[in-house]
Amino acid sequence: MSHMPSPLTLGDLEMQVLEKLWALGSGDVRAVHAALSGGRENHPNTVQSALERLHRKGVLDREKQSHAYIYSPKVTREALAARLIEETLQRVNASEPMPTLAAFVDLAAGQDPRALDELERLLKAHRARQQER
Amino acid sequence: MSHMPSPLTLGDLEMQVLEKLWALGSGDVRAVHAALSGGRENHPNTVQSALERLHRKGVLDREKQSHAYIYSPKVTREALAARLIEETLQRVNASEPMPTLAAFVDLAAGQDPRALDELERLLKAHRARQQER
DNA sequence: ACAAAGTCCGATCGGTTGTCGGTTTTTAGA
DNA sequence: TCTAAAAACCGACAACCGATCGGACTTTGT
Repeated sequence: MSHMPSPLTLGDLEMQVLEKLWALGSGDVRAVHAALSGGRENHPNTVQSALERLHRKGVLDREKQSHAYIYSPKVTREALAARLIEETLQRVNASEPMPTLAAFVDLAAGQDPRALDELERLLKAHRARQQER
Repeated sequence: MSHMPSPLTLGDLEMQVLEKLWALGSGDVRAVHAALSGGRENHPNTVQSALERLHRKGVLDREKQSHAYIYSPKVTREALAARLIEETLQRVNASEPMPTLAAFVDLAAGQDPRALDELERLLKAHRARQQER
């Protein structure tokens, strides 16, 4: 049996850093640390470690400019979420994802009834896009 | 801001144990260990630890019968998956979950085009159920 | 009552994330 | 150009969690 690609797991700080980079578009350690220090006081080096790990995990791109790396997200928020959801489904061995989606729809609808309408709208949009091809 | 309920994380062994309990319906350490030992050679105590952790995490029920605990799943596979997906969405801060769901639907549709039909069917079923109340 | 079997508790190991000290490189000013 | 300040990078360390198992305890059957 072959090994699964190791699941993408992100720590709390890593998520917050990614969050800031989604907001900024790109930035070096200094910029991210500054953006982060609104609600959190941590050492710049701590931020740098998170950036480097995110880069190793393939979530961030980086490019050396003069002496510093400029980091930028390699994935959108939605793409990351979709990937994580996919991994979750594989993890629980949901070979038929649809019953699970149905369960999720139940759950989502319980929190916000309009979610159903929204989802249906998206479904139709997707169909329309598919028709065009 | 109030604390989030700590996210439900399950290790590999824990997932395999839960898998077997979904298949068996219920069982004690011995039964689960026996079911597992098809593909894996574990110490029974290792299995017992996983069962106890799953119980602490609220995923398993247990009931003492004579001297041993009989464990049984407290959640269905679909319910667990839905909960994990919900936590994933919260984690990536998808304040608007729907674009994310759309991204996922795209992904699912890519693998199986009929998924869209199926999802739509489930949506209508959910609506009908909601009407009845 | 005793032996055998199996469960439960506690400790240990490995891996991952968050944290930061020390070194190296770059930049700016005299 | 030389020097000092500042910032980034590398490596080590601490805390936490899951997986693993040894030893004590409880129960069952003869």
